[in-house]
Amino acid sequence: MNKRITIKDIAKELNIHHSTVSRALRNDPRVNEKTRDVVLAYAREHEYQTNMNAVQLRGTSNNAIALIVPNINHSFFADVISQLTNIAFQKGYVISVFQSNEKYEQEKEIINTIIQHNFAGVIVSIAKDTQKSDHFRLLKKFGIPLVFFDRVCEDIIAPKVIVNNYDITASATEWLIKKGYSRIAHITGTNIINVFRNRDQGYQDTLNKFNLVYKNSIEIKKDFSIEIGKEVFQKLWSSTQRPDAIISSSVNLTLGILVQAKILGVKIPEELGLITFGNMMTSEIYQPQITTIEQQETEIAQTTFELLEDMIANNNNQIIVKEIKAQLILRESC
Amino acid sequence: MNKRITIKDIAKELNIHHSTVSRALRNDPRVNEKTRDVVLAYAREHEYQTNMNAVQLRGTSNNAIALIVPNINHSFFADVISQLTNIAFQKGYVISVFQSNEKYEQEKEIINTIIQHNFAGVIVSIAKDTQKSDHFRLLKKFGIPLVFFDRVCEDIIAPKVIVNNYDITASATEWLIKKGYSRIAHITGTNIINVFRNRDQGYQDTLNKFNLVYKNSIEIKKDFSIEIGKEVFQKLWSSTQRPDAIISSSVNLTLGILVQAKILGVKIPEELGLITFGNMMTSEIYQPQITTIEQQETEIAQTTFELLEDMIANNNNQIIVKEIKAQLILRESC
DNA sequence: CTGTTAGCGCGTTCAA
DNA sequence: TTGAACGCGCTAACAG
Repeated sequence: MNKRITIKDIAKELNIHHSTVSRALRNDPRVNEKTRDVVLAYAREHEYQTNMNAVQLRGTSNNAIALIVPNINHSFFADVISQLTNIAFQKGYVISVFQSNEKYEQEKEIINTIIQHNFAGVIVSIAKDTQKSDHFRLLKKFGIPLVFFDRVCEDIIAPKVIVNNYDITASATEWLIKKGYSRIAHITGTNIINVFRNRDQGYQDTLNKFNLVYKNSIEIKKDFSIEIGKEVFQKLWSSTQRPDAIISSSVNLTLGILVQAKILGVKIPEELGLITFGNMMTSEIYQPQITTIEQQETEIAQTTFELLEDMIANNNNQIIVKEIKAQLILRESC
Repeated sequence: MNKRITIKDIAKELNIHHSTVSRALRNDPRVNEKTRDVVLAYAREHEYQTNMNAVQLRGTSNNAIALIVPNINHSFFADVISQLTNIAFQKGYVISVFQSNEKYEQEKEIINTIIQHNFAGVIVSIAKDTQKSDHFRLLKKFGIPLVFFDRVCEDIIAPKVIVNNYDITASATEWLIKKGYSRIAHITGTNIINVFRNRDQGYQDTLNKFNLVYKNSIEIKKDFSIEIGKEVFQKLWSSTQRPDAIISSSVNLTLGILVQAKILGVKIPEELGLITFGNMMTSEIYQPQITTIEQQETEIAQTTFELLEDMIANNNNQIIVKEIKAQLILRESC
């Protein structure tokens, strides 16, 4: 392991001043072509690499963006992360991914780290747990641009990219009603999060609009899992509140429902209509094929990044809220 | 947006020297208790945050670790990333995730970024495309600890965490043979990568051991996808080389196989035995339930992190290769 | 076109 | 127990 080579090392070796080296490396026009070539050749030869800590310390620039999500290994977030990472890379940015594990405390610590490392900007989808917003406010205080996507923080003024959860859930509910289902249950996440609250509102308003009396919003506070899906459906089916259709907020819950429905011999779509959020790419394998509400991960990533980039580049601080439309993909399950 | 507060600001305000502030903030014992309390109170009050760029510039320390994977939105990697992020966070490290998109060029650029930002260590699972190792060598030259997991670089001396791909594929093959299958095909990835090469070797050696003549290794060079799985199975089933069993290297391929098999009316396990790598958590829903080879993501993450941590902390440079045992989970598909 | 100087924020001497 | 001075690697302002 050799010691890291610096501009001063190069300067000393070439008998020029290190500021000249600095200029040459950054293609500053005010430097002799020959000198520049010599410097660049030497740098390449000795594998010189800029020390970004020094550059950033001077406050000149920073191309690192932080991304905070509740869970990395959740298909929706994994897709968005993947897309964002590519877009960012292509534009010369680097993305660091952080995982809050749905915990406010972790989110807070992550924010501190981000401030300490002077990231150029932050993209966040908040934890279930997060009800305070002081940590996001801190970010703003330090002048670090902030953009939310999907799960947003309501009481912070910042650009947000959201999904039309209210409308799409209303559409899904309406579709079920028109198909003749009348006892529709909604299995979803905590009402604290905008995403789930809006979905539920869309569901409830539509029931009211069509004067349906059966109303059953089941709020899952734990992590969405196949197990939970099974349990919930078991309870639901054996209760007096048995539904004839379900809208599920997560693929995992849906898989649990499917497993348990199979065990109980429940026929879909005859006895139970089913619509789920999420891409069931494998839907062809299930019988019946499941009707899904699909979110546009690529578009979400693209829009989110553009908003942040705009803030970083132009110091723009408009309070834009962009809505990305999810799509109801009709299949056999209802 | 207020300007960032520094130790000098605190010093000026409190009429003491900034070096005293620095000591107080780090709980250096050689500072008056009262002075320290005043400093800490002021710092908290004004939300002082260390500038890590300055700290790192001095070469003192760095708690940021870089992680490079081919794809973030691939369940195996997503799981490992998630685990690693948690372990790291818990131990006071921060993980930045980078995605090579299976491209050598991107991997190389990422490595440069990592060097420039002076990360404390790097964890890598290499791209399919990567056949050179100069960029990893560069990392070593800069004294940045490096650990590989799963997909490793063969001609670099570094700690590696691998899966027993040879043995487990041999076991799977043997199992199929003992179940009476004799025309076993192997659908897997490019032979360039250790993972797929070893699997194929285990497959081939076992066929030889049992003197089976049918041998059919199908090397998928594109991304594993459901579509590709469908295509491959369609070709395979309609060819003269029709197998009576398949070992698949990826869940996506397997899903494609299942879809196409259903379309063609192929009966599993009667007409076709099937074993796949990957966790099919939803296996209960498929009929029949699929026999899987499951990798221990948690153990892989844990071991990988420990190796890296050891290198960072103790400047340890032993060339350890740890093998994590995958498990064959027998179900109905063979 | 090139060199000099200063300073980003911090921690670590060495001196008092 | 505290202060003064220095330097990490780099860029920018100024001077030549």
